[in-house]
Amino acid sequence: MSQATDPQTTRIPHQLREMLISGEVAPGEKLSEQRLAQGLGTSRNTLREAFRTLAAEGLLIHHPNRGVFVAAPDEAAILDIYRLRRVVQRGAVEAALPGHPALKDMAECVAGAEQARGAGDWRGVATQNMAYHRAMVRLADSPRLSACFDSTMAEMRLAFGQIEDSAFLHEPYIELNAGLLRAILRGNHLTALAQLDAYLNRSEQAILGAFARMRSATGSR
Amino acid sequence: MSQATDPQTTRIPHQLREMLISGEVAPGEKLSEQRLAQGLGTSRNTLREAFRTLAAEGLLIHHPNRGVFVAAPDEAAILDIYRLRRVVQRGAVEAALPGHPALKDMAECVAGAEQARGAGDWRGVATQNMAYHRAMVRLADSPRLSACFDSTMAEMRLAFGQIEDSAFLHEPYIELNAGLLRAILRGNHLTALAQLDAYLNRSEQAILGAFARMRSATGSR
DNA sequence: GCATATTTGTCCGTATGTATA
DNA sequence: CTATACATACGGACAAATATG
Repeated sequence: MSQATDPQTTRIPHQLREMLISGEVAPGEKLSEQRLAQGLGTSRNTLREAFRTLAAEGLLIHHPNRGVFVAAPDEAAILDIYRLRRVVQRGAVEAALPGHPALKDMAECVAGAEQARGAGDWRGVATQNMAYHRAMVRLADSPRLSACFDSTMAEMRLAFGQIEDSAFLHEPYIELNAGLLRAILRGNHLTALAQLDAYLNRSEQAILGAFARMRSATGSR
Repeated sequence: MSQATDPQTTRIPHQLREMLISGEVAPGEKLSEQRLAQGLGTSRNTLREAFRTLAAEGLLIHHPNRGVFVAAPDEAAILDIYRLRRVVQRGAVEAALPGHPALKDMAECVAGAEQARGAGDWRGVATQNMAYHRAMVRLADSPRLSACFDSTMAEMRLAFGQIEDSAFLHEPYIELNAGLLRAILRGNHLTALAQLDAYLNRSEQAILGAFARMRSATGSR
């Protein structure tokens, strides 16, 4: 039963968020109030409230008098997101304390990613990778910092939604993540920070490259 | 008419935000939909949309079926906010580049704070102090990081709203801020980081102390 | 514990303004 | 430029939940 009695006021935003991060609606797509409200079985007013929540999280863009659109992060957004990641994740690694529960979560994500790789499930690898880094930020023990990072990573998903999730985009990071975790567990912060930097640089470069290829293929704009 | 064409969709949240950070409504206070909508000259539906925006920013707390309340940060929130500040502001200082426009903004805030002190305007000192630190984060050149930090600082204002703004709570930081800025301008990152740490520790301690005194005076809860 | 009053949650109808074909 | 579609904004209505006595 869990939250079957949950008011739509909280259920609809949640449902919408799932649609966004699962890629059920495409980045850049316009969301019609009338149609979506009908599809979700709710009223336009309730849906508009949900729109405001998601817009404040950066997942939707609100153009006054024109409607709301699914956010479509561009190259500038990617650069910005990685600037934020460098600051936040570096801080998390430096704050890491032995025995922190998030370390176990990270280990499980590494295992989960390896298993998904074995099954050829690259989408699953990407999901585990996201979860790994969110767990890393939890090392800082700050709900607000985690909330900020989580919504940033949700935006990253929208970026991935615009490029095809091929293997090369995720495969190399499984081992990098594992090595980074080992360094943290050993308490070797210097090595961990170096590995984190290497990860962020490679990951950023790979995404920007995929973007550039996409642009040249489908045309600018 | 300036912004008479501004839709309420953007005007009402803005107006509400001003009411919150100016202390026009007290932290913890319940906001009645009916009364507030009438007071703002808008409808309940439009106001509810604004509530969602502010709630996503952390300034309002939404209790389903009970209403929305002005956020009232407690000691745990203060600890969390300072954990976030240590991570974010440290990252900003490390990213600081010579000639960055935010450095000029910081200098203006220091001057403004000194002027406000001369006028005995401690509220003004607090405002300049907030602006100084927000400018510092802009050194990182990340709109998303700045947005995260800005909403965190808005929450800080609500915390200040619960304790009296006496001089000792702001006066010592004018000189600390000035010294920190000088260290950054000299490019002496090590000193700057040490000064930042000193500032954050003293500031956190002062606020927690004020909270403890308030609790013992008015009783817990 | 119960009955009542208040408030939130949810939806509809509609009038108006804005953008786009 | 006209026309159409859609977002904006409002007020009213009722159900559901909560607070009050």
